[in-house]
Amino acid sequence: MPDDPTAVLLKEAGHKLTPQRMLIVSACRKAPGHLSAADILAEVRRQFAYVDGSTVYRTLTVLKDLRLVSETDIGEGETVYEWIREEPHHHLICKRCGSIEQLEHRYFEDLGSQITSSTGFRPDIDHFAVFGTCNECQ
Amino acid sequence: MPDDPTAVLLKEAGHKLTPQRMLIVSACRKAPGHLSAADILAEVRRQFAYVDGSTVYRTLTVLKDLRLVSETDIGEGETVYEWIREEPHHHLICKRCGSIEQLEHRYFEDLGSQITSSTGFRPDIDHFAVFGTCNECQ
DNA sequence: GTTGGTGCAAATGATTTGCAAAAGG
DNA sequence: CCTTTTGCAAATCATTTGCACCAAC
Repeated sequence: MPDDPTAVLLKEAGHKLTPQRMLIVSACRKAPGHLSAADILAEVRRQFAYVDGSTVYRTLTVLKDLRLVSETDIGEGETVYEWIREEPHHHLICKRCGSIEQLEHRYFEDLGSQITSSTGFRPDIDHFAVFGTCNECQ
Repeated sequence: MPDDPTAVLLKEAGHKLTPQRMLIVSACRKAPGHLSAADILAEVRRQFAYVDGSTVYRTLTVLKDLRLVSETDIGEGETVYEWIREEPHHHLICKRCGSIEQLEHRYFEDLGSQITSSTGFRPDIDHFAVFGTCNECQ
């Protein structure tokens, strides 16, 4: 990885490029959707069995600060992480069957600007978890 | 409390009216906003010192099922409960200073129907926690 | 009497932290 | 070298659970 933009960002922020860190980055990056900390750990360990869970959490903190990954609480004590790509999107989580579908950003576009213009609050309309009941479960 | 509508609801659902339960109900009811489980426990204990935390959690589960209280995760491991009143409302939580302001329901009104009509998913647009940065902290 | 509810103590489970050793720059 | 990062083990902390006893109804 000669000039991986993620590696550059980490370096610029004064972080070191350790193998553990790069494995965690690549686990997040290659996943199509969310991963829990445990998922990430399992994936990383497939390559390198001695990585510790605390390292995953510490690295996720760094990546969140750099806005490279998002963190979402999807209920049931599940916190979930996702590599941030071009288009933000949101999640519809069925409380009955647990299924998760994605929702395009456009539904939330107006909301953010309306809130800011009338309250001054600047919301992170980035990665919402919306609970409810899916089509099949109704 | 001769015919407290809450007591009636509990009975109809096949629950018993214990003093602990009624104290928990009234703690939630009298609070102007959210309470954590610990807040509720503290308030209840001011009247009756031997109530256990597990009773609070068990009762909150019952009240949630009856849709008498809402449960919101406001981050940092804080889960917060609130008596459901007439008008639903939402919360703007500042990630910097931790302040919480309320947001009227109208901002979310369209969102729910738009999501349902295009995806079939029926969201609980009831009690949202919106993170971001408040006016002062920007 | 039954059934559900309670307190207590112990278990859980995700996340965090202290510390000494190891490694990146 | 100097500082950050790591692994390990132990600590947190909110929430849950098993169980014997009590209390509503």
